[in-house]
Amino acid sequence: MGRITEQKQEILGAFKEGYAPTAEELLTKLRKKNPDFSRATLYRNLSAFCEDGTLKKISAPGMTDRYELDTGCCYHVVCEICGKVDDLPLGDVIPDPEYIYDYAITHHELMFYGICEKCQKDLDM
Amino acid sequence: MGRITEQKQEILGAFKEGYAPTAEELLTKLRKKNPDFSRATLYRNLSAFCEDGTLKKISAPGMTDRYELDTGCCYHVVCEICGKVDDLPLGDVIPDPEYIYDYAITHHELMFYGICEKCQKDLDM
DNA sequence: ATAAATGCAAAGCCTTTGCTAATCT
DNA sequence: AGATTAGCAAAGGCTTTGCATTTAT
Repeated sequence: MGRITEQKQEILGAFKEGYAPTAEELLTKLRKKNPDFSRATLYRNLSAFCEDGTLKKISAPGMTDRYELDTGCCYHVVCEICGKVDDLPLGDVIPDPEYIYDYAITHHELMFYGICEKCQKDLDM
Repeated sequence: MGRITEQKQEILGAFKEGYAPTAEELLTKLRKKNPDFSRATLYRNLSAFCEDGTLKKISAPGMTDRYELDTGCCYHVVCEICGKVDDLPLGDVIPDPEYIYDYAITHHELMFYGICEKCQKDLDM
């Protein structure tokens, strides 16, 4: 995936601890070491890492997007107040739970991603 | 939920046909009848309708938020190219499908929403 | 050497907010 | 009349882009 730069290494390094951060949270962290760390560089690399499968972007209504190392896990719990996100191993996925870990669960959403018929046709042309 | 205005009725009316639209798609449609329909009014009412459970906001990485009448359904298929969204009745939910309706499925995500332990404690104070 | 990545600042997209005028009860 | 809602325009949050400079290979 292109050249290995100090910035890329620092970005990935910032994921080793802690919860799925927002871009701004990452930037704050990265600028403690390197005050000139560019916001553009961060966003460009986050996008690239998401494209190559290193990171995964997590979106939910009303919250800023968050990023996590892509472990392949597609089950998550998110706090609607602070935005904290935890991965959820398959074995922990039960329908209509009241609690997961320490989260008081309010609702859930299952989303399938794909390509609709019309867009499939458009791609073939 | 407050007064019934023409604008609110027009907004809900715009949902009777078609797929979960973005705010901008709705505005275009609403302005065909009423060219002065205000963007602010649209957004304020969309938020209010989401709060009172009339509408549901759908978010996914890389796409503008979309809105649909809240049928209580929490399973969806979304086209990663054009953003088209379909509800998915419970009976149609199968693990790792190749196709759903006419969508070629690429992946899926299950998200539980709740309140984490720390935020629960903060609320109690 | 040269292609790629960075930093900076400006632009962009989507959404919210402040304020005045209009509207419902 | 009084409170709510609409419209307008400006501001805001988050992300992307253009361009000159630096850096990895």
